Amino acid sequence: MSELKVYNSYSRQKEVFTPVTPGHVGMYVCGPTVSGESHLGHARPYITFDVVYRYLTHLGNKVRYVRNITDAGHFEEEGREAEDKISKKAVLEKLEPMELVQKYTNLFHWAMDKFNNIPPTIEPTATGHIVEQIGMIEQIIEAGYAYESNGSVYFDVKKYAASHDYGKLSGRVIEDLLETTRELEGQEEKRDTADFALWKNAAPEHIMRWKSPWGVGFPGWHIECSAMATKYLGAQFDIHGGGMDLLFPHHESEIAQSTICNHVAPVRYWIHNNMITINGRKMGKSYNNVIKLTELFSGDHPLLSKAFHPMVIRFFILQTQYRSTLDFSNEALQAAEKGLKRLWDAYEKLPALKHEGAAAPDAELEAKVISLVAAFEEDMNDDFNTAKVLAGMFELVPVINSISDNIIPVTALSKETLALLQKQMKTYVEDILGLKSVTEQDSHHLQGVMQLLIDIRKEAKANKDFVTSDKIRNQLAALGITLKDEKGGGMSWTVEG
RNA sequence: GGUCCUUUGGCCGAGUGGCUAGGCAGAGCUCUGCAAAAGCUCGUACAGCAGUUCGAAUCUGCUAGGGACCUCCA
Repeated sequence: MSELKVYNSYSRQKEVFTPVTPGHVGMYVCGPTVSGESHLGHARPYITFDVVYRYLTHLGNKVRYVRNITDAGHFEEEGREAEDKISKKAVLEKLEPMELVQKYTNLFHWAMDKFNNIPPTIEPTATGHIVEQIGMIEQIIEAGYAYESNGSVYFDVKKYAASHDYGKLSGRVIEDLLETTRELEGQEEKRDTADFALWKNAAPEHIMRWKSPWGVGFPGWHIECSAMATKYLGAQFDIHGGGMDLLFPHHESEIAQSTICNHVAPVRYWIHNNMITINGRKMGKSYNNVIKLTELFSGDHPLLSKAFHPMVIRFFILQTQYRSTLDFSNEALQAAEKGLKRLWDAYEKLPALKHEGAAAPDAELEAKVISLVAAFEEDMNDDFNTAKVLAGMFELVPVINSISDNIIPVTALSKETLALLQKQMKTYVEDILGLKSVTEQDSHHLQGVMQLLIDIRKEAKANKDFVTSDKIRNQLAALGITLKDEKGGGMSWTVEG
């Protein structure tokens, strides 16, 4: 049995994963900013870390999974307009800020549920932790690493960098950062352009505002994660995850803030997922190339030929290692859809396979199945390589189909190996990869009706009454129900999802 | 401009220096009343150039293309 290795963005190499407290894992993942609808790009981290969460749990850990909701609103373009993202939208849509936040939070939860993502164990909101954030800022000021300026508070990057490794996570050189000449409004409040805001003075038109020792304002972007992670996971915790685009400045700044407050590096393993691209370019609002999740599920988008089931998206994402970019196209999604169907069809045949006792094992097949099944864990342990796990499953698909169709007798496998195959497939397909059926659970009534039709068709076929048998199959097809004759004389059916 | 990453067959994508990735699409065959599935077989891909090595998609250098971050960003 191998050990779990994860790629740590901080050290830029794979490291054996050892939690601070054996048997317990603290994991923090940067959650959504609920000022708008989630798009395909947002789906990747939440599915990626859902699998991480599931796998760590599978390994026997008790995982505290914290994923925040950013509902406090940040700058659209910092300094330039000084507009609070959420409050601006609120005016446009004539909604209370919190009403807007609620709407998009609900929508986010709905999408997460569709993806079969397990909810985090704690989902704290930024607005619910203003007190903690203010407390942390006060600590940083006390320690001498932040200064007040015009009702705002900034982190003193230059001073921090003199004794700490600012820039290590994101591969940034501090001298370059300090030399940046970028001219932004509001910069004159800072001592250095590299300094970042811990607290911002709120202009009168800001709807979201809180009292603080420095006046009325709102927290800077980075402090919420530091405050909430510290509160729920402690000064030092195991995993911090998020998209690669958050490396700088977000996570770099988090390290600085937390280190000053807690006197210890906050995170042991930084895990970052890569981007989803579209025509080779990152999907993002600024590129105007986003496909919202609702559009994906409905097919209502110029780039989409049809609606795609959330499970297809999940499968599509898991077919790629999380640290690679994943290029989106309608064609790629269609391929994923067909692939998932092939995998799932075989998977569903598995429970019905029964071993009839007397074994005539095929040593070669036996060994193949055992090694393929064992590889699931090896591959997951190698930095959560779900792409390889799925490839291995696809190698098992012909074996499962052949046994099911009696091309290979079930006795070619030993009873134990068949049981192992059934058990491990279920564990990895459902519990770890979190896949589930694309079709709705059918009612007992429908199942009864279908059984009746199948019986009639079987009789017709036995009597060579192909008019009747074809009529049943064709009319069902018109209703979106596919009826298939199987090798052993049985019939199976699927409803078009 | 700075820093870093990347370039695999028609498409998507794994790849630990030597052994078939896998999926989709395509071709042929088998099974089948027909259909759909399913099974079997097939394409011998690693941006280019040079180097290291007995041997490189995998290591090094150069060239070219693409991308990310440096600003809100998953």
